[in-house]
Amino acid sequence: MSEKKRGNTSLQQMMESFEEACRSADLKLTHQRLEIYRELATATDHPCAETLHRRLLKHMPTLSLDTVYRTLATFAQHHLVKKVQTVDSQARFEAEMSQHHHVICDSCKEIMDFQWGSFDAFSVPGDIEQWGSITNKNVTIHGTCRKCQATQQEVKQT
Amino acid sequence: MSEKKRGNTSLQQMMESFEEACRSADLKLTHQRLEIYRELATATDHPCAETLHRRLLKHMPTLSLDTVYRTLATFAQHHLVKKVQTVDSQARFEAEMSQHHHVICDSCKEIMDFQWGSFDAFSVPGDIEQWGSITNKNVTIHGTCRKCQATQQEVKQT
DNA sequence: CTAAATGCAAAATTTTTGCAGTCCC
DNA sequence: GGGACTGCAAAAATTTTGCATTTAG
Repeated sequence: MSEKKRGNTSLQQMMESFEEACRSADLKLTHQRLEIYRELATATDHPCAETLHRRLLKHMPTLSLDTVYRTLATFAQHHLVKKVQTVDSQARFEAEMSQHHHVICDSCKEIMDFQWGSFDAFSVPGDIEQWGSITNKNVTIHGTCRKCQATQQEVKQT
Repeated sequence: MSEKKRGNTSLQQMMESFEEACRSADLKLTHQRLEIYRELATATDHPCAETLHRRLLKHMPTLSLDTVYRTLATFAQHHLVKKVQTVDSQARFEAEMSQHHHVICDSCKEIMDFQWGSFDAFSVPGDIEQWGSITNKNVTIHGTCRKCQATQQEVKQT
């Protein structure tokens, strides 16, 4: 559990394909873009733009928040990162582009990835196939994580 | 197709159980609350707060936008309406509380409800059951609806 | 060298809040 | 009548934009 969890893909591999993708999309490989991408690829908590900015400021004191926003938007357009669907007002992001799903703790707002191959293999209802062309289907599970269950238990006992 | 699509539940039934729910939650049945709820219950397009406000202004010229926001937040807290997960910055809402899923057209942003009983009956992966307690699981399908496919086709031909 | 990207500041958008007056129960 | 709710206005929070300067290719 001490190692960074990144599926089968190492950070180095991600950086390499990121750089490759930027080159073929004619996106310049700036210091900011590399660092923003690296930070997001390293994160496992689906951070929002502000969180990323705060983290990056430690090593890049002049990085501006609007560059983070602009850069994430550019990345998302080019399918280098994904905006995560949430019910909260702040947008959150992830660098993991392979098919996966999310569990969200409604208490602490933590978002965790998970795989669900048997769902992925499932075909959608017939009327949906009529609707148009489908690019992806994803599951979001809502609930309360163990940690928060424990905390809420404590509160009750007070 | 000319009739309002509201599953098996008629608007009147929805209004009745809404009023009932407000009473038991000690929420006062104000004119604004009733109208906001009715407007949302009637809508099939998962409107955002501003859209609802714009529609309601026609018959309630003094209704303020902040009341719409406050009211929707209150309703959501009491599980009378649901905030819909989207990747866009504006929150969207629905009054339909029964288990269902969403197809979203990435082009026109239309959100459509659909049922998927066989998915609902599916049990989640084992590691997720370990994660905590689950309150619900929902599918979001992304793609392009027929209408937008047709439009994009036209554009190509120009 | 040149177009694209960045930082700064300012604006736009979306949502929330304080407070005085109004209305439901 | 009293506390909850609303409208107004103002603020907060989040995201976007214009422009001068810098940088990658």
